[in-house]
Amino acid sequence: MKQEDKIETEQLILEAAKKVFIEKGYAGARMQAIADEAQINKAMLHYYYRSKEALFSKILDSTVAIMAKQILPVLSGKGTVMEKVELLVGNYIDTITENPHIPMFVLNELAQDQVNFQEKMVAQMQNDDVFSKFMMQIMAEQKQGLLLPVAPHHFMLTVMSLIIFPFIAKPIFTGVMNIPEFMYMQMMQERKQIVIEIIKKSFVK
Amino acid sequence: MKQEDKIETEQLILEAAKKVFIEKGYAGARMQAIADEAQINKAMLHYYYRSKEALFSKILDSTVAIMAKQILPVLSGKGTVMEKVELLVGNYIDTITENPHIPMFVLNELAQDQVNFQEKMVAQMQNDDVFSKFMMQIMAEQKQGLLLPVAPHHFMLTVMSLIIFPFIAKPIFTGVMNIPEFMYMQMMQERKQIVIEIIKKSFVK
DNA sequence: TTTAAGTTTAACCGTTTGGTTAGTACAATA
DNA sequence: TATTGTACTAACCAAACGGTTAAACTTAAA
Repeated sequence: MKQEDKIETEQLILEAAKKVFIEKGYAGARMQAIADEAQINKAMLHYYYRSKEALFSKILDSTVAIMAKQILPVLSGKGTVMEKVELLVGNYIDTITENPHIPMFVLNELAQDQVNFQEKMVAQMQNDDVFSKFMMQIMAEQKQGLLLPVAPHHFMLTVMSLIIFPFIAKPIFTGVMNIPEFMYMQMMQERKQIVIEIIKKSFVK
Repeated sequence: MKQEDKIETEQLILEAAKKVFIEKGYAGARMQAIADEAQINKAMLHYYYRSKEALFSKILDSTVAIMAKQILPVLSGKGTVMEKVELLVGNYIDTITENPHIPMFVLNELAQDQVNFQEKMVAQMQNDDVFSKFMMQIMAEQKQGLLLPVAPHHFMLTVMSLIIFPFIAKPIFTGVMNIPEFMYMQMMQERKQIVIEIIKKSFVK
C-alpha cells in the first residue's frame, strides 16, 4: 500500500543515514552510500529530505534527543547527587553500549560545527537550566557536608570523562592494544561499579 | 636561494596541512584550503607530497610522534606507578594545551580508520611493549600492597579518561555551557592536581 | 474506468574535488 | 655564456559529488 510504503521508506532512509553519518561524519558521508545502505535510489533521499544538510540535521536531532531524554530526567528528578550519578552511569553505559558510535559522532560534529550544531545542543540541554540547577544541588550538598568542596565544574567534568571516554577510546583497546571485542564489552559493564567507586572516594565525605 | 626556499616551502606546507587536517579531519579538509593557508599554489602540494593521502599520512605520523615521545619515556623510565602518572598528567596537559585539537583528531581518525592509521599507532606505541610492561608494574605494585587490586586495564583507562577527555569536551564547555575561554584554560591547569588526587584516592592504598 | 496525487526511477546537470601538465623563472654548474 | 636542474605557476582534466528533472509507475478516490 502507498501510505505504508512511504513510512517504510522514510524510516529506511533515516536508519541508513544514521549509520553512514555516524560512521563517517558529515564530510565523509556520501549520499550514494546512504542510498546503497537503504537499497533505494539516490533521488529518493532528496524526495523525502531536501538536502544532505537537512537529512543530517534530522539525524543529529534524534541522536541528541536520545541522549537528552536519558540524562535530563535523572538530573532534574529527585534524589541526592550521588543517587543521580549512580543512575546516570548505569543508564548511560547501557544506552551507549547499544549505540557505541554516538559519543564520537556528537563530539566530533560539535568540534567541527559545520551545521550550527551548538545551537541545537543549547536548545535541547538548557531546557529549564537543568545543568545549572544540578550544579546548585552539588554546591548545596557541599555546604551540608555531604560532598567534598570541589568546584562543581570539575565534578561534572570528571563524571563525564569517566563514563563517556571509554567508548571514544574503544579503537585504542580493540585496535591498537589488541583486546578482543567481548573483553572490551565486559570492561564496559565492570565500569559501572568502578566509576561509581571512584566518584564516591573522590567527592563524597 | 633555491635550497632554502625549498625547505621553507616544505615546512610551510606541513604547518598549513597540520592546521587544516586537524581542524577539519581528513574528509573535511580541502587541498585548496591547505594551499591558501600556506599562501602557495595548489600544485605545490602535489609537487612536494604526492597526494592528499600522502600528506595526511605525514601529519598523522608527526602528530602521533609528538604524543609518543611525551608518553613512552615516562612509562618506560624509572619511578613508581604514581610517580609516572604524576609526570604524565602534567606533561600531557601542558602539551595538549598548546595543541588542543590533537586528541579529537587522533581519536576521530582512529575511529574512521580511512588511512590504515591503526597499524601506525601499533608500530609507534608497541615499541618494546611499553604498555604491557607498565601494566606488569601496576600488578607488581598491587602485590606489594602499594596499589589497590583494580584490573590494570581499568587503571589505565581511568587515567586516560581523566586527562584526555577534558580537551575533547572543550566545545561542550565553551560552546554549549557558555564558559569563557580563559576560564576553561584555568580549569585545565587546576585539573592537574584534581586528577592526581582522584587517582590517588581511587587506586593507592 | 478515468483521474489525480503520491512514489520511484534513470538519466542528467553544474560544481567541486584531487590531481596533472606544459611551461616559466631562476639559480647553479661547466 | 650556454646548459641543466629545480622551484614554481596557470590553466586544465576526469571523476566524484550533491542535487534536479521528466517521465514511468502505483494506488486510492470519483
